[in-house]
Amino acid sequence: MSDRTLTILEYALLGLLDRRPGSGYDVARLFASTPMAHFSSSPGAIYPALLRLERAGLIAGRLDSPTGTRARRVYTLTERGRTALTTWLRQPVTRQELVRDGRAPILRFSFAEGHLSRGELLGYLESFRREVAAYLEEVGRFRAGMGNVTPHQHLALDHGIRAYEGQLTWIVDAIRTLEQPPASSMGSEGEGPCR
Amino acid sequence: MSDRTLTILEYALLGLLDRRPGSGYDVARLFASTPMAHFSSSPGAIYPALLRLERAGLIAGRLDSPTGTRARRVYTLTERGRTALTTWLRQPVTRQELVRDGRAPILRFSFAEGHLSRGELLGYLESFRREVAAYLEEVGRFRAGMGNVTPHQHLALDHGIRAYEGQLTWIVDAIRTLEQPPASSMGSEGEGPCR
DNA sequence: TAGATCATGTAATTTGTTACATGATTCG
DNA sequence: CGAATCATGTAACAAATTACATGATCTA
Repeated sequence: MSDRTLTILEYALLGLLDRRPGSGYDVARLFASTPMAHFSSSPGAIYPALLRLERAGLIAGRLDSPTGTRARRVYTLTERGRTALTTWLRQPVTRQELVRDGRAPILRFSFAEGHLSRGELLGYLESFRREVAAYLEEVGRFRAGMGNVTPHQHLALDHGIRAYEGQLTWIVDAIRTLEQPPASSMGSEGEGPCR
Repeated sequence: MSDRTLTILEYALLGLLDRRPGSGYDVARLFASTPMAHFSSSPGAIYPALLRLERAGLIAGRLDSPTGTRARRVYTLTERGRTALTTWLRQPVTRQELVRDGRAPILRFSFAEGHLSRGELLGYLESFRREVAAYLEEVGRFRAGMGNVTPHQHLALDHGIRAYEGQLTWIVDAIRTLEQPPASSMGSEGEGPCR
């Protein structure tokens, strides 16, 4: 029950545990040692979030004690958890999530493999591209309409513009990469002009 | 008293009110209508933060009621507030703030005008450049050391790399812009090869 | 005068942070 | 044996979100 929307951390946990079941400690190590470092690896954030997801019926923990080592609580997605994840993955990028804590769009992309078809993924990237382009246009208008403003302030604003332009070129590249036929699978993967 | 470090929102308020005194409503409008939109414009965030700053003695509110219009509480920085702001502005960029909520470095830059000398500002940008470059190198090593990983996962990682590369080119540009002598002020400003 | 906008706040709830606590197991 | 690492948690606190409440002033 209870269809409250999950936090970005909870979605991150869902996506990670979907790819590979693991313990809170596993996740903490991942957050501490990979480019997912913008998530806190502190136990005070992770364990309560795992408990919330378990109480919500989205993940299930089972005690795993390979003789000798200390017991770990390993979490796996439930059917409802997988549903919640794919439902989230299908949401197009919105202005709101682009501007307020822009991590969600790329987090969704990175978990999409295996859940979205190539068509869906391209549609998703298109929604991403559209939102970034629209926002850039708006900021461009803002910049043009700024009254008497110092070069310093222009420079500061340019930082944001550059950041979004960078996103845009990545998106366009990603679309191009995904649009080429996937070098027709089976057997010798890793070949082909895949970027 | 109480030297707890301020939140990023509180620093944003400090920087904004330093540039131009104003009310909570003014700030809310600014957050809602400019590229500072990653800050929440909700009254439940802004008014409590202003109260905290006032209780900490960093800003002072006075009732401003220009006959006719409704009274507004206009805040100005106190001496201690200015000190707190400039102290913060002088902090070099750290890995921690770059990775966890990367807004602080550029926020500091955008408030630095009038508080830091050109030399200090260049030093600050240099610390920014150094941190971004170091982090990029680390992510690059991570990317190179990833085992069997799908093209999709490479693509996702590239998003972050692009974002930091974008920051880096902005920083280098900004340094170059600031390094040229400031077209020697007085009188006809707005001229000169300033970018 | 009715509705929009100006303007300030509060209350309930949720979330995250920091710091602490605890105990098992491995390694030097 | 002692230190480091594995592993899971809790408690106190601070902060943000959403939603609500309130009233003044302006405009159609």
